[in-house]
Amino acid sequence: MADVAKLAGVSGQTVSRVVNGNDRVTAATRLKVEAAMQQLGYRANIAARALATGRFGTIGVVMFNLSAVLNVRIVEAVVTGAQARGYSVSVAVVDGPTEKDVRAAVRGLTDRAVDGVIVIEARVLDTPHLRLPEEVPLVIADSRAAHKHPTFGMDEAAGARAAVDHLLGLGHATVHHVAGPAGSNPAQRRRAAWQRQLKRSGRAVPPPVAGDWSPRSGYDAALRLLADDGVTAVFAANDQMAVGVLRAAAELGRRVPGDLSVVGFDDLDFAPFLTPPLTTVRQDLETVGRRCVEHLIARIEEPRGAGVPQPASRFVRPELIVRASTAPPPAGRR
Amino acid sequence: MADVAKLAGVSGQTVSRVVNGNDRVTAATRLKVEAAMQQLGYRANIAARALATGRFGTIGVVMFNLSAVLNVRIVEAVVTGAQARGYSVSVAVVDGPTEKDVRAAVRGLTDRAVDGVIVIEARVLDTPHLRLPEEVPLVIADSRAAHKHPTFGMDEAAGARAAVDHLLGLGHATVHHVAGPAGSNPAQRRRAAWQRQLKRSGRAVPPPVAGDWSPRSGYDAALRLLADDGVTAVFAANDQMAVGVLRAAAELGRRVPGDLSVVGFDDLDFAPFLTPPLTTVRQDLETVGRRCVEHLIARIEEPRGAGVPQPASRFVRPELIVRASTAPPPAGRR
DNA sequence: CGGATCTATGTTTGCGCTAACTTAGGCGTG
DNA sequence: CACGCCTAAGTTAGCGCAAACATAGATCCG
Repeated sequence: MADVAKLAGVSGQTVSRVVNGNDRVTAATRLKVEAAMQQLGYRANIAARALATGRFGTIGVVMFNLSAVLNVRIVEAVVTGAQARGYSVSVAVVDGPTEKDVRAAVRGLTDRAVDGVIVIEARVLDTPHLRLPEEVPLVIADSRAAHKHPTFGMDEAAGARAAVDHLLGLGHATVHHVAGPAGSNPAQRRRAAWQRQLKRSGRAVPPPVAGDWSPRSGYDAALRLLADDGVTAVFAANDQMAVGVLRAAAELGRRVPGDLSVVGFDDLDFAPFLTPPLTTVRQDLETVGRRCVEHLIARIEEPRGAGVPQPASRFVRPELIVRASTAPPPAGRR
Repeated sequence: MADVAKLAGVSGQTVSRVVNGNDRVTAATRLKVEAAMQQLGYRANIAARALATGRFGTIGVVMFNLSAVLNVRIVEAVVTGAQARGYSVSVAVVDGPTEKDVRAAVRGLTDRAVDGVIVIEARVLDTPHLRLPEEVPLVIADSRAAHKHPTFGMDEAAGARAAVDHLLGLGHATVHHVAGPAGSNPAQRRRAAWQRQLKRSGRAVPPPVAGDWSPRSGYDAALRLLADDGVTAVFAANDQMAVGVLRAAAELGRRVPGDLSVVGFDDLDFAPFLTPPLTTVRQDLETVGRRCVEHLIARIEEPRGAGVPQPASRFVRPELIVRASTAPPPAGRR
């Protein structure tokens, strides 16, 4: 920077002003400085700036497991949004599902230099009400509001209700559920909503079978479920497990949707092209991610919290996409 | 840090030594300092450290599109590996496929404070031989070696050859190809290897139909392809498009594998549970990611390049997984 | 047992930048 | 025309840490 200043015949402070844009600098000086920067290939040292300002221009994302499609889509939206606002994104993956692990990850990130943190809380923690360091603004991407921190997510209960209502509306006596893993928040919520909706409709609540999100687990679960001839409708907690359910049905000679209706969750891109095309609940994770960053950056840049508009809604409504995998139950059943 | 030093009754430098581990400090002083740090809740300011040392403890990942399954798996391996070595990871997503865009992203990242960069080069660039800033070590995750920079990837040609050989071995006269988008490197390579292998085997090379990796595009491509009754074997450039192919076959009343054999690429987790289970080429992206980080970190910590062992192999061999979607052609055809 | 050698610690300095203050000149107003 | 006020620039002083050098005491050896 000193070199640039000398070459341009100005003080270092003026260079700094030019670099940071909007200060009061004459057009003429600005041009001189810019020419000098160009000529010398000057690039600001961000560590020095961070040291002087205490800001880093980076936001951190904490998550369990990057490869869950769900999470990635949020992360991608976060990265895109952050980049658009001039922030970079640091990603941390947490091992265990304890609050301690999450807290450590957040600390690691703040130690590391971030101005704010987004936690994608996909796992059920040992402590139900996550309490995290508050050195920097923090936003949680999750599907419930029971946090101390601002939270954005999907209204997964609404999605599960829509799935159940759709199947009951077709005339099925009840709906069986292939649940996600017990340790997963979305899984818990989808399961709870399924159960509540059945009860509310006065139907029997069959015991759910839990999988682990993988197609294989959906397959295994369905083999058990379909041992009972009376099962006519299955709601799988995600599309991947639904694939397994379809496969099991095929192997057992149950025709979908003739003998069995199947509903998934997520609307992954292959859902319309399965055999048969899958009725499922579409999730708009991009919006969730976008809202998280926007809110976070607003908080970062307006630390008092004033001027940070409350978003219209913290929970995005999913949408039921009806395809060929659902139909009325076979004649003779209800 | 000064406070810690005062409380522990030592100099700041000694605190620094304790924080950075391995220097020569008496066990007694170390304990005193650690107690003081604990008591004061001291946490090093990473910006100051970076300013003093010129190192950041961060590596950057540049990619087109985070949501491609392929890339995510690499990124996840990179993040995990980096974390294990005490580095954090900054992610940048590039818009366009020009070398300029990539270079800008790398610059942005290095401006931003990274000690090294991994570029996941999934797109075909305008300039075939990527030339990037060399301010920091840089590793490319790609499937060819034609770079100025160290490169790790899959031997995708071997995968495509295996797919073709498998189908020809079953007795198919030739193999049709649903290719990935022209702008994609892996797509190009899979297509080229498919074509070469057919030629080498003295078979006709039917014109490939290009998709865009999505199940929908595979479906569309297959509809066109299967208009010709003579098509008995299709090699799709990824599993998602293979899903679309299976769907199209079902709609057209072609039985798989009775009338038509289908091979995919990637072995995504749903592949064994499609109807029928999909023969495909398994990719070990985790190993690719791991090798990238390991090599990069070695370079970062040993800048002279000495002592950085050349990896056993820069290209991981994929594996053909044979499942029920492939069989000999219907009787009467070849 | 004295000098060389080592070890644990302290001191000084500067990494590159920006916040906060200061200065110098230009302008308008009464 | 004198005064204050505004604007564009310069000056000063750290931000918190680690590298490099300095020092004092301990250890070793012939």
